[in-house]
Amino acid sequence: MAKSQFPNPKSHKLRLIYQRLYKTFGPQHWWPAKTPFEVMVGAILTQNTNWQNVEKAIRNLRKAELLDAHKLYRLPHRRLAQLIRPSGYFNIKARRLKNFLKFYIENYKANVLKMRAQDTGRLREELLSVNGIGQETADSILLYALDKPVFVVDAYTKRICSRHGLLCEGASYQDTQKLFTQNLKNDVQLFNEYHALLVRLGKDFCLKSRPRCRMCPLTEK
DNA sequence: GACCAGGCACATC
DNA sequence: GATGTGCATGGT
Repeated sequence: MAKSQFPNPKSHKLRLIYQRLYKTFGPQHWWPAKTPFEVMVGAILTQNTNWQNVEKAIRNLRKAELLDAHKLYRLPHRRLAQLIRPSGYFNIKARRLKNFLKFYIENYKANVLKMRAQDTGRLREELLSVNGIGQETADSILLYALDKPVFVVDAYTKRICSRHGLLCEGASYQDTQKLFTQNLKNDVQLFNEYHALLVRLGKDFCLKSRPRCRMCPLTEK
């Protein structure tokens, strides 16, 4: 079938949103971490938690010179939980971190390059099989630590998309992810910036309590 | 003092 | 498959 001469409306709208967000906020320089390993640790610690609290936990780990897969894996649970305490849910996150570290060490010798060389789809499945790593955490690791072209969906993304008529309310993770991957160029840098900008918009404009803020750069004036 | 934040697993129906 | 609940800190 011949391609339509008219642009796909969803693709068009997604591109407009991106342009407006980028013009308003500029580049976000994500992920805010020094190394890919730090991204992976941060991706687990930030689950349902304010990033500022995660930064405190990561600072504790860095100060103790423990931002290393083997060192962290050997650390007793209580000590690890104590160090990551500011990030909240510290007992559960200490366990999740250990689960991930075991996987990372046993399957990839704690080597980012080995992990990056793995097929993206297969690696995603592997990550999802680790207890404590769900879709958002897996995708954050794939995109921000390993430069894989995977779109990260979070609560802000779903909220913004439903508020702007791109998805119905209650759309699944897969539906939301597909919206972006099927309507945008498969580009790591674009996916990186787009997700970061959506988070920035969500944070700055309190989307939970104010569905249509007049100041929001996406609100039609 | 209440509400919220860059989720996830598990139990129950 | 859908829904409810526990996990916890720190900022506003």
